[in-house]
Amino acid sequence: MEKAETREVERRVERFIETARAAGIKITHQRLEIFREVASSLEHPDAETVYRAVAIRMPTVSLDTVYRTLWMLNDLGLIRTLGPRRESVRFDANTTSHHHYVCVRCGLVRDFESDELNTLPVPHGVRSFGTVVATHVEVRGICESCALHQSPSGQDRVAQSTDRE
Amino acid sequence: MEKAETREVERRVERFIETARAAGIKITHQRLEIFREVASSLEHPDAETVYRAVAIRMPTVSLDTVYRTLWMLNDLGLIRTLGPRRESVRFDANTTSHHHYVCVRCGLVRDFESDELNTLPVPHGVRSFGTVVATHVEVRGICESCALHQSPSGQDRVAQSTDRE
DNA sequence: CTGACTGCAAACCCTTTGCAGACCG
DNA sequence: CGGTCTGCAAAGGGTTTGCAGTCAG
Repeated sequence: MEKAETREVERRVERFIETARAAGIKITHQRLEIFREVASSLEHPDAETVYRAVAIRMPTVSLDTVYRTLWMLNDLGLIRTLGPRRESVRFDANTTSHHHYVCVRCGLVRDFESDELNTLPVPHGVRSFGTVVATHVEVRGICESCALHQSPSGQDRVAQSTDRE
Repeated sequence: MEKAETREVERRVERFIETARAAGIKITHQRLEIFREVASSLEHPDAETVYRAVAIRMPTVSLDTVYRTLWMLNDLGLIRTLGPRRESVRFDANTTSHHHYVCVRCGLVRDFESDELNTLPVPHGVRSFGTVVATHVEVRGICESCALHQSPSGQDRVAQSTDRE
């Protein structure tokens, strides 16, 4: 379980406190611990993982508080999600190598091909993580349909998604 | 609801029949309809969507058959999943623009930065989908840890993931 | 003090599974 | 015909929500 730099973590906690205060949100013991946990992890943990870690120092926290806090932090823009918020598994009959255009508003996904993007120059540092088998590009934007029905700029909790192949 | 070219759909159905036959899997009415539905959609539908579409022509299919069939098709390599197989939502305190290295074996995700990758040349055709706000690269491979514990090459249903930001 | 927050438990949604009858080959 | 496959219904895992007591400010 590797950790982010202490200095960076402190910077983030500071930012959390300011942001929460500005938004009129109470800085509770639980929220502080939960945020610190996510902020100091490199693992992109899920709620359960955060819960287990926080529960060591705070045996009374509940999993649902962790969920509520994480989504609150997300809404404040202090953390992000990896993978679409709540979505079912989607299937694709195109089994050739391709990339995706994703609408961040409605979640529409369209395929496109690009030999250029199939062979991207991967930064040196990445090699330290492991072998490189393939690269996949996700282009994000607002699709035509959404641009027309110009949504009243609701915050898109839709946020982001992880997309192997 | 746009559709894939008829010719391409037929080609895929043909391939399904051959592959299934070769694998000793029965070609039932349900399976044919379910595969045809996924093969002719550009929407990357989820199980529920496939189910609703198929149910029109085949009112007795059940949702669980759709699930079973979709995973079977996935195991045969005839379709793929978009997004990690079944995973909980994961959170990330790094809110700056960055990319991901993903281990296709264990699901480990690591961040990395690259100005180069932040501004990729997006193919012309993509513009027809909508505006382009950002590009995100996901590099896939086998992480060091997995390479050591060299898994007995179990088929990774883990397959793929969609990875916004 | 007082409204925002928390813990609990029950509800929800998507997905999977056990079982007995139905059907492909 | 026999083993596979299907439909049903119920279970499962992750996540959310209603409620009453608790705590930050």
